[in-house]
Amino acid sequence: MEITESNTTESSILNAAKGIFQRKGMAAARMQEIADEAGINKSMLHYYYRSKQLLFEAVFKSAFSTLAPQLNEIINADNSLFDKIINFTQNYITFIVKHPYLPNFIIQELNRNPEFARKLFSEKMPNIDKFRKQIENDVTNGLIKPINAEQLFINILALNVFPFVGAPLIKGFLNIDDKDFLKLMHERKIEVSDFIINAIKI
Amino acid sequence: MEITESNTTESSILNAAKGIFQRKGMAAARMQEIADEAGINKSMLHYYYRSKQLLFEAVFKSAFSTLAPQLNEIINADNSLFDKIINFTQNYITFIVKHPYLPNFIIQELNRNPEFARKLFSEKMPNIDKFRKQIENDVTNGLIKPINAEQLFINILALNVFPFVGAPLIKGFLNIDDKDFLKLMHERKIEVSDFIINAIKI
DNA sequence: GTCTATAGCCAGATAGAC
DNA sequence: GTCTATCTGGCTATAGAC
Repeated sequence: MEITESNTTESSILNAAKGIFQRKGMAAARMQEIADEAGINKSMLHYYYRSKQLLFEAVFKSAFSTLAPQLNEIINADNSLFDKIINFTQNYITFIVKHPYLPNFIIQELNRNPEFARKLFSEKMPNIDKFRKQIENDVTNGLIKPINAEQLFINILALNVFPFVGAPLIKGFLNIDDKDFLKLMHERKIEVSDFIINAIKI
Repeated sequence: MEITESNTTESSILNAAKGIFQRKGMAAARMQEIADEAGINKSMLHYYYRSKQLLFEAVFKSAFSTLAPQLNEIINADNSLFDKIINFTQNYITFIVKHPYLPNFIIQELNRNPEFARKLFSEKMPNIDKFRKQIENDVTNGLIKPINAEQLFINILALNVFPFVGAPLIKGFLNIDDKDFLKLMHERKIEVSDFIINAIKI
């Protein structure tokens, strides 16, 4: 009978850990703070997860396995290039507005630990051959201007992911508050795909 | 006679601190590691900078005052919009290739400490009115498609800054090594401005 | 499973000799 | 100014009662 929502304590620890680790990063996070947020005792963290490192890894894996499949859609989905761009932009921004710390957390920890990054990807290696072929076909058929598949992939990622990672910088330079920022992000659900399609269509 | 390159120790500390703080961030950086990198004793760090916090602030201010004026070029330079985009892309990428940790460091620390971010910008508030007017004129004169100035600014920033911040993610997804990555970045000095101009020109 | 108490370690900071 | 030695506090982790 352990198939239900089961362990309330364990899952509330994981949720609290997600919040703290994602906002502060591994090094700055404090076990005490996670315990407080979960509303339980600090030693419970060790009881369920043994060490800070293991708790962190649980949080990171959960975050990465949420984000990676979404990015994979760009290179592996079966629809047309323009549909792909429109769908990804719409879905991704909608999702990240609800989890604003996620991309920055992943990027930060990958930057901090590059070998870890390599190991992660070597397990389940993405393959952009399909995407590259799609681009080449569309170029040949006169649907889009000549463009390198890698560069287009980077551009799609950049336009969608950066605003959330660089939010404080953007808010500072544009001198806007959280509310205005969120409004801009909602507009981007269509602005970004329009921008990309305009850049490449003939 | 203290106007020369002066204090060798103080400047070698600052240089070492830049390297460590920018790669590891405030929380994960160790004073001992900075001392080792500078080739001096740990207590010298305190002699010159009093505390880790103050040393960090010296590093951060130096980094921010290097990056901010470059971004300001987008909204304050006097040239035409297309020249602005071409120049910024060329200059910024050339610069960051030589200082790859800089943008991630700044973004990371601003994310960790949002009040700090607000204070920084309130001192010398950027103003995008000039840039907004330029966009509106170009739209009216039929040079570019209608676009919101804030969104265009975000897009320029995203396409130029993101690849360096998200480098490990990109290397992982494209399955490329550092050499190939660098090659892509060099290509972006013209790829990115082409992309942006194609997206907005009529 | 959950708590209190505490061990053990590590890093920032200081004292003081030279 | 630069070093060695040491203090101090804070944080991870564990022992052990309940």
